[in-house]
Amino acid sequence: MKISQASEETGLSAYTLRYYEKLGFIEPTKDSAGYRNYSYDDLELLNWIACLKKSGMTLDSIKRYVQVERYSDSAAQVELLNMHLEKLFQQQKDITHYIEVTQNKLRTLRSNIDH
Amino acid sequence: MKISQASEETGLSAYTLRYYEKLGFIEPTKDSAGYRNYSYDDLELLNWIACLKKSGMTLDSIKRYVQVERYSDSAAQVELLNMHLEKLFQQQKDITHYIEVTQNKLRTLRSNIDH
DNA sequence: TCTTGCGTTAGAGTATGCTCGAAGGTTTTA
DNA sequence: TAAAACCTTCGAGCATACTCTAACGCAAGA
Repeated sequence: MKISQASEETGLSAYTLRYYEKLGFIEPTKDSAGYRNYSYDDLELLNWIACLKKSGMTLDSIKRYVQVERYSDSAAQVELLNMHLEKLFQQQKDITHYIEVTQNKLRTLRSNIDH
Repeated sequence: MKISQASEETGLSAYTLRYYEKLGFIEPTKDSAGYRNYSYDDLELLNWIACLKKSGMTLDSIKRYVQVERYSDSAAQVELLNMHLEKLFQQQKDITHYIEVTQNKLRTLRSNIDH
């Protein structure tokens, strides 16, 4: 599929798709006119990258991940994903804490308004 | 207290403290030599800002928050904090989802390695 | 066929949030 | 008292992650 449809399917802009290609994340084939052709594998990888991205992984780390995936180094993949998982658990803990702090702040404010 | 101590207490660099001042978040007094003097109120606000920051609030949103705090507009503060709380709950949900996705990916990888 | 629209590239520009360098004044400490 | 340590300002520089512009080629519909 062409870039505009790939953009729609992944929620990433066409600019971003080309940018990610420049970073080496994907290598869509090109048709005779030079137009990019995205495969379903490309889409799957892009969606996974978007997921890693949204959960706070930097493009630099994603690059490392994509590289080990390309070399089919499953052990290295597992290691990177475990590290990522650790970070996600930490984030979960942090957010729970921030929710508590915010709720406390809100309680204090509300009692100031009420009295 | 002087900037280096304020930096240590808040975990924000002296550069960042001056930057936040430029953005209007704080206005420490200056001594006869022109040195900044941070009060405990300043520190409290900075720690709260750091908390908002770490939970994903942009400096622009923090600015709005600081402004309504300065005008002692408690109702507006409550509204902003409620919006922030909503975002935190959404983040919590998202992260839980990302953890599941990552764990699935890990399971698939592990079974590839084992068999 | 011609217009409209989508695609291409290279490179520049933008937004956010710091981070640093230079040149100088002040304070502390040996 | 002199050197080291710390402070000041202003503006420039940097890292990340896009986002857009210009100038062009190709494609599909009226």
